[in-house]
This record gives sequence, structure tokens and C-alpha cells, in this order.
Amino acid sequence: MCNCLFNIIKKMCYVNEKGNCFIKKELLVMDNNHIAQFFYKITEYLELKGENPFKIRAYSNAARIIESHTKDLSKITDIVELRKIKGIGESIAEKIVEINKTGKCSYLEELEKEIPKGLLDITTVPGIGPKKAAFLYKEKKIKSVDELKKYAEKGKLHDLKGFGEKTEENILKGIEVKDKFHGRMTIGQALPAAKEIINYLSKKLKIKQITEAGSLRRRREDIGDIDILASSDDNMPAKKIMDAFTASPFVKEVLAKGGTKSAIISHDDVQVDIRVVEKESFGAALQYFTGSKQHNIILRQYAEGLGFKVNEYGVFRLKDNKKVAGETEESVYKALGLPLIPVPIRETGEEIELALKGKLPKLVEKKDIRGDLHFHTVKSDGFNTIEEIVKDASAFGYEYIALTDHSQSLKVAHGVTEKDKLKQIETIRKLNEKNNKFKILAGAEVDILKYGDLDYPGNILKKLDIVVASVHSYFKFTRKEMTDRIIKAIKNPNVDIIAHPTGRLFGTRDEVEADWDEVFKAAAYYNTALEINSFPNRLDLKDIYCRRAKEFGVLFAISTDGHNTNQLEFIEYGINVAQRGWLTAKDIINTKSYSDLIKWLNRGQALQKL
DNA sequence: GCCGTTTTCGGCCCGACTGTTTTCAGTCG
Repeated sequence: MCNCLFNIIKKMCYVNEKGNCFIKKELLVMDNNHIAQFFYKITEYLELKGENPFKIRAYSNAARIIESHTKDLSKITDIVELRKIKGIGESIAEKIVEINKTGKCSYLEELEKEIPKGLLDITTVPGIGPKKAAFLYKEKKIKSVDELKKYAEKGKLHDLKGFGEKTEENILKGIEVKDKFHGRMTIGQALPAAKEIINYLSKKLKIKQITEAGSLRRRREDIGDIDILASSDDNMPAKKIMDAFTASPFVKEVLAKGGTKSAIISHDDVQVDIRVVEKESFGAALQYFTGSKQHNIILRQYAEGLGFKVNEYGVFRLKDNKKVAGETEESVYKALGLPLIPVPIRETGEEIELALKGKLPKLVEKKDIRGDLHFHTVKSDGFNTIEEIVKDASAFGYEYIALTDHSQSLKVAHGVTEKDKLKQIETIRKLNEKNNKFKILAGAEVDILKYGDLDYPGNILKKLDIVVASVHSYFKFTRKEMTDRIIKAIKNPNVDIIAHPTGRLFGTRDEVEADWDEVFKAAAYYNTALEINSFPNRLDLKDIYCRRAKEFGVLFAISTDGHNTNQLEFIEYGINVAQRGWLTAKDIINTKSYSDLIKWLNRGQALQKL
């Protein structure tokens, strides 16, 4: 090891009296997501061990609960406090505390010693679950996907009990599929792909009810596979839909084809599942296949307490098995005394408890949004002129738009010089004088420089109607440096919105390291809004952060960061993020009328920000 | 492992499809 690296490690670690090396506590960067990963891993190992399924479920529930919890659990070291969270008991609370204090989980480490890591990879091969993986290890000592492939290729598996030639063939096919999948898709890829298939089937067969389901319908930011649900009736039997689907032009390979359920791999190497139910059950099936899994488990448990059974065919009274609901999703919830729970927040099950108390928020909707507050013109790296943007944004139903070209330092995006910025402001003022119906806000997306200063001087910033500030450089700053840098911009009295606050890009760049609770606290205190960037590869802030930031009292702007007017419609993705973050119209500044928005933008002087 | 109007033990959501076996276990959602 070179001296340089050795010195870095030495600075990061300390060695205890037993000679064990630990990362210094101040360097432990833990958040809910990191903690949840420990429990997801434990879940996988317990499955391989063939542990009690309910114990496994307890761990996977805990992982999901931790991941989506609105408080930062990494700062809690009190077991009693952690145990107040439903689903977290004595044992898991102890493990969270251990993780928070040491960055390690000894239980997981024991499991890692006991079970070869490669078995986890084997379970990612479609068709191979924990049981088969453990069996293969026991019988043939297979502990990696490569070894599994070699055995299957040589035909050395079909003599095993429960394994036939077909299984062997499917293993090889599964490995091939797995190699082609590069993780999950963004919602921006999955949704248009799903709509294309749905349109094709509904036009070809004139199916009355066909829609996306699963995490896609819940509008999660990333999607594993596409789920589609359709209804059948006397004129449109399920078989006809199965035949049309598996013979459609999208199909590269048929994975499974049954009477009511089929799965294919598309030419884009995406798995698409379809399920057909009779129209009398469509609502129940839609509820069921939309999930989440946890939402359904809680709903079914609750239903049982009321004397009902819920499945994909309907709600049934336990005493006489009489069906009491199922044709619409609303009827399913209504039969259980619940309002129709908004799709995007069906996640952990807490939404069911709150619905029972009548405490669900009225989520922001598309119709609430009155304008886009982050848009680029040809002046920097956009595609359209101001006139084109005004025309298209107006036709889109907006009352206003903020034109926020990049500032001068961002050369790659043709950042606008101070001189040109002043000219652009003048142009916008003149256009506004001529148009009373639609208003343009003169703005800029201003770079937050290395130490938190802005890329335009105060005299320019003061002339602008709206200032959107964002980080485009020095992404690798330490947590402390980045937190200070963003908060300095938040404090700047000229700044109205922090754009794409975490800077992540799906598949390209992780979010920057920062103490987000501190950032949210500052944004709330200094009344600076945080952006929900609707660009499908950003979706930044993400849903969980939105919900946490709201608890601090932060306001948000849902914007597209559009560079072309056909990207105005990306706003839907941002709205979905806001909905999944439990935000209402009141939390969003661009639901305000133009005059109210101007009042809000002028709040700085009244507040005398520090 | 978690939970409790059935509280310290006993139960924990539900069904389709596949491949194998011949009544079912494993996988998946």
C-alpha cells in the first residue's frame, strides 16, 4: 500500500485495545437509506438460511420502515425511542443503535461468515429463489453465478431432485436475461414504454379497461418491471388478450403464458407482466396489483379484523364468503370503511391508519400548478426562443413561466454574460407590457460557486424577478463543506429557490454529501424554496426528502428545468414526486396566482434575511 | 422478529404459473 493511502486510512480509523480497526465516529456517514441496507441484506441471508418466514418478513418490513421514515434515524441512539416506531422491536432497535454507533452490524457479519456472498447473486437469477440457491450449494457446492452457469451448460443439474431439463434451460436463459438488465429503469423510461403497449392492446382489441399497475402506477422514481392489468368479459375473453399480448410486436421473448397471466421480455430488454381479470373484479385486482406489498398486507390484516377477506377478485365477507365489493377500486376501500387512498402514497401502510382518522392530506395535483419556474431558452443551452416558450407554455395552460438561463460561469451550457442578462431582462419587460394574460418572470439559474457565493453580482440579481441557485461544480466536497456551501446560498437574500438540491443523476451521479436536515432547517428558516426538479433523470428533491423537508416547514417549487417546450409535460413527474412526498398545493409556490407569487418573491425585503 | 379490544403466546395476506411430480414446492408479485 502506498504511504499516501495508508496515511488517509490512518486518519480515518482508530484501533481499540483488542486491535480491531474502526472508522472514526465523526466520519460515519449514515442515513436512513444506509441503515435500511443492513436490514435488506439480513433479510436476504435469512431467506437463504430458510429461517422462519415471519422473522424474515419482520426484517424486510423494518428495512422498508427505516428507509421511508421521515425522521433521520441515524441520529437516534436510544432504544426506547426507536421502539416507539411500529414494526421496530427490541432486537431491531438494538441493531440500529449498534449501526449508528459503530457503522457495523455484528449480526450481519455473522451471517456473512456463515453463508457465501455469491449465493445472494444466484438468487438474482430469475427463477432461482433462496430455496433453490441453498439447495444447489448444499448438493453441488455452487456458490457463484459463473459456477451455476457452468453446471447448467454441462447438464449437471437435471439429475438433482426437483430439477429437470427445462429448469436447466431456464437457468441459462435467466442468467442471460440478468446480464442484459442494467438495474432498474427511471419512471421516465418505464411510463412511455408502458403507455405504448397499453395503447397498442386497447386499440387492437378495443379493451375497455386496461392500465398500468404496480410501482409504475404508484409512480416510484425507479421501476423494475412493467405491470399491466386488463379486464375481460364475454366479448373479450382473457385468452384473446393473452394471445395478442404474447404475439405483439414488442415481444422479444415469452417468459410465461397462462390463462390469465403472462410475462414477456421486450426488445428493450424490459420485463412486462400482464394480468387479466373479469370486469367485476377489475377494481379489486387494480387495488391488489398496484400495491405496495406492505400496503396490501396491512389492508388485508385490517380487513380480517372487520370480518372480511380481500384478494384480487374482491372483498368477501368471511362468515358466508359473499362478495361485497370489487368492480371499482373505490368500492374496495369503501367496503372497509376507508376513503380511496391516493395511489402515490400507498407504501408503508401508515396511510391506512391516517385514512381511518381522516387525516390524509389533499395532495397537490396537475391542475394546481400555474406555471413553471425553471426553464431555459436558446440564450443558454435551451432549444426555444422566448416567443416560442410563451406560446407553448400558454397553450399548456400556464399563467406564467420563469426563464432561467444559466449564469456566466457555466461555459458548457453557454452561460449568459452580465451584459446579455441585462438585455434579456429588458426584452422580457417589453414582452410583458404587451401581454396581460401570460406573464414571463425574468430569472436565472445561477451557479453556486465553490464557497457558496453566486455567479452574478448583487446588482444583477436584484434586477431579476426570480433567482434559482444551483450547484454545478465541486460535487465531491465533504459533507460539512457542501452543507455550508448550500446553506450560504439559502441565506443569500437574492435567492428564491435552490434547484436540484442533491445534484443526483440516475445512473450517472450520486447525490452530493450534505447534512440534509441542516439544509432543510435553513431553507425553512430563511424562507428559501427547494426545487422538485421534474426532469426524469433527476427527480430531485426525491419523495422521501420532500416529506422530511415539509416537516421542517420548507416550501417547494415543482419545475421542469426544461430545455425544449415538449419537456413542459415533464412536470407530471415532479408532481408525482411531490405527491409521494405527501405535499399539498399550499406547500408549492408555483400553485400561487401570479400576483401572489410576486408577493412571495418580494418577501426577502420584508424578512430582512440574515 | 413483531404485535396485542384475543397482551407475554400464537398468529402473521393471498393467489397464479411453472416444472416437476401425480399433489405440490418454489418463485413471483
